[in-house]
Amino acid sequence: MDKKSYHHGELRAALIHAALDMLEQDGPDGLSLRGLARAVGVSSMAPYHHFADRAELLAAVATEGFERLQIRKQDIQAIQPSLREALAAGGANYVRFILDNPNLYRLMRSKEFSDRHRFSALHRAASAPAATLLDLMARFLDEQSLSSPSPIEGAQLLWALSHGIGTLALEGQMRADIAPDLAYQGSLAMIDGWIAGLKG
Amino acid sequence: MDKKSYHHGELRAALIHAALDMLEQDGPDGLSLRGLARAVGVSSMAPYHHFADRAELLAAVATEGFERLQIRKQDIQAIQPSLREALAAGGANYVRFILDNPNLYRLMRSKEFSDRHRFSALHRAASAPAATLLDLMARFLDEQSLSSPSPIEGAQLLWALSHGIGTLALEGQMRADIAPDLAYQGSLAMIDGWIAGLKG
DNA sequence: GTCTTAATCCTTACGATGTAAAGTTTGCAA
DNA sequence: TTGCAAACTTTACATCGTAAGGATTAAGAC
Repeated sequence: MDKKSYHHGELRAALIHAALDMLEQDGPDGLSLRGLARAVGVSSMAPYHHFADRAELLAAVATEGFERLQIRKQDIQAIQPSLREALAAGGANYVRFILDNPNLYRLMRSKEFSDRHRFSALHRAASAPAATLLDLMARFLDEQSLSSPSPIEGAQLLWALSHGIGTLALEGQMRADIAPDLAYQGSLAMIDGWIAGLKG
Repeated sequence: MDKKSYHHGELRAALIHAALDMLEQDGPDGLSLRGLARAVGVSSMAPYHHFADRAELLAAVATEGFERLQIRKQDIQAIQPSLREALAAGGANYVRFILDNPNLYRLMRSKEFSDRHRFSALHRAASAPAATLLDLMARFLDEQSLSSPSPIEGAQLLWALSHGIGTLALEGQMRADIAPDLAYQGSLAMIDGWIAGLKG
């Protein structure tokens, strides 16, 4: 932690931390490698000893984001009384996460990390929340003896709904204060549509 | 159209056109003012006589995108047998538009145009598809005598669902080939959830 | 304790970008 | 014809990502 030493010692972590701060403060365009280095008090080229390039640093930040999301997801889900409500609450929570971390979420879903080989740590972190949702969905469908939708389809639909609400709210296309509730209600409507639809 | 003249004559339109091409070809990061100027055969600073800055040019491109979307929306919607199916078909069509114009859609929804004063033309163009959907939704709710959800809420939910499916498909989180159908099925599920839910 | 080595960090340099400032060319109106 | 405004160019600067090579230091071997 002594700031005077030639070797920073915690540069990698410090950069990720500074990036998280700078991301939500100045937006994604305000985030530059040079700016980060400046903020941490290190030369422009120092970050390159910990990250091959800008994308790799951003991927590390995004990975951190997925880990935070997963923690929140698990915390919330455990409390719900029923699987139906757990699914809807998961959606609302997802929207809340998006609204709490606008630029981080945008980064997490950025297309520039699509290379699964290069950013394997990111993709591993990203798959955890997806797997949690898929599991919950499968248990719900089983409980309700529904043969349609498939677990994957159902999970994708609920996910897409919350993702859509969250990102639209982020862009000011939707009132942010009611967005989580909208996700809750919308999820319930879709779930009830599945329950009702198949009876006939 | 004579390329040698000092005055291009159609620079503004030519830039927007070139930007649309370059956008889907090289991605949003490959799109630079200088690159555009080069492609059109004009100096780096020429674009600044038609657009105050980069954002203004991009806003014009995005506006063009909303106009194209609106045209497609109207074409599709007229054919549907019922309001219920028109809503679902609208969702599938929206997803198809996203998949057909990935980078254009990303641009259209880019946060950098949130200033409603500066980009009023954009916001006007963007509100047309939204109004069309809202109208359809209101007619449907009226037809079904549903007091909940409200037209706005219902429209936002269907919109968010398709937006979510489309953007997730864009990012490779979802199979693009079945995404439009997923939007169709998901929309129907939600709609049926509204119809069924309120009866009880 | 000294030497070696590898990790960490710095300096310098290049090409690309957005855009500010000021000059040049051209079409059009008086 | 003259004059002016619009369209376009040239030049210049700050900032960015990053390539190449040099300086500093921590850690282990002897």
